[in-house]
Amino acid sequence: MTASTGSGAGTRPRRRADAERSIARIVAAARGRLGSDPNATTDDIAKAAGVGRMTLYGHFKTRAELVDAALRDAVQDGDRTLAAVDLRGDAYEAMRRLLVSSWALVAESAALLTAAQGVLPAGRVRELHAGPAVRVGELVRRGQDQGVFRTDMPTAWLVGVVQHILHGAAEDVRGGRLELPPGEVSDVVTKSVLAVLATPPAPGP
Amino acid sequence: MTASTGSGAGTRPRRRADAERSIARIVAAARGRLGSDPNATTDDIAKAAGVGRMTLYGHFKTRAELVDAALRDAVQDGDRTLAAVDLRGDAYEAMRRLLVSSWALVAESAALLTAAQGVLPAGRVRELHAGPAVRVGELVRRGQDQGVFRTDMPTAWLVGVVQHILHGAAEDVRGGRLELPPGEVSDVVTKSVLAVLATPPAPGP
DNA sequence: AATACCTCGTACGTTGATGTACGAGTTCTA
DNA sequence: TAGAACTCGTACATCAACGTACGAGGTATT
Repeated sequence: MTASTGSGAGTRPRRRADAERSIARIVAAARGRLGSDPNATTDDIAKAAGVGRMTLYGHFKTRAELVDAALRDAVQDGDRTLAAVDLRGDAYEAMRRLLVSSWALVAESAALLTAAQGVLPAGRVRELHAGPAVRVGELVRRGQDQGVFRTDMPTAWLVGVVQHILHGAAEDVRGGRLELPPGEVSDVVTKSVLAVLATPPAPGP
Repeated sequence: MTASTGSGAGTRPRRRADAERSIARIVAAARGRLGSDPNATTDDIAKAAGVGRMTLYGHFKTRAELVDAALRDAVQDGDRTLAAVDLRGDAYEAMRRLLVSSWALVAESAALLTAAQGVLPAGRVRELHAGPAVRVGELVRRGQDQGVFRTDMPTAWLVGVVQHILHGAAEDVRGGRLELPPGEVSDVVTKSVLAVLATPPAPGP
């Protein structure tokens, strides 16, 4: 949800209510279809939205623009989820909470990300991810200050690893490569991520 | 390198030497181009091979067939690399050796894998990876038996995580998202992977 | 040296998706 | 309720990549 379709938010002539509704449905459909197939066509998406292809093009000049809107929407949801998680206290436990509550969303948007990477300029994708990335980065850094997360690797890399494990797991699930009860996936993902982040026990050789 | 282009190896009418050479160049070029851009066209590849597009189609009926051959070639190289690594003794150290010596190859073939996933049937990709995957899987299992690798997650998942971290790092490098001296990448990747695999210190809550 | 094999250019047919044009009908909004 | 905004079908223009056809030359092999 969360339309806010204007490229440059703010001064907008005002849109009619039904248009607003159409846009919301299209964006939702785009998230859904692109989330299960990164190559979904505009036609697929329009059909899934229960809307004519022309209506879609009435609101999004190009396919790229649509993908951008879909990703923006998904990221916004993610950011909201992150904001709702209590990140205070022990960073280790905070990270666990964060992973548990964001796994589902990340999983269903993994393919969407792939789609975006293929269509949007590289910089744009980073830009859209900036919000959540900063939040995670801050938590990681705080964990490092607390001594519970390792400091022998750059923070940026650690954040990257978190993403890679999440994204990889999502792809595995989507491709049926992972034979694991869906509920447990969240578990192993969480454990794996925390294992990377945690301060190593013995003085590493 | 390593042509062996016949789909059904063995009884083949025999090919002329120059054809063999062309094929080798084409496969090498395919690995190169697809390794830096998963969407490289047959035209790109032919040009990179210093060969006419028609010559290419003379040897590979479809683009998919070419991608298959390229991936097969890369995997074969990988398998050879793995075979050359001494996997005896402490599994932890063996894994470190394995990661160090295979990182470069994995990195340069990451995009090729992506290309293959888009074009080849899902099962085919797994089939091609079977060789190396089994080798890594065996090492992981051996580490679990030795008590140095964790046993609270399925072996298959652990193998998957190894791949995800490697692949993710490769993508980061390719996209310039990772600002790290190339030499150090191998280091952090190795450390990260080993952190996931290692037996956790305290009894996990 | 004869022959079968290989190279490779040009040109064409095909497919699949993107995006545009037009226009008639419908539904908000004021 | 008048008019602007929106929907949406059909039809078409475009484009990029794939793959095929033909045929004139080279080059390995025997």
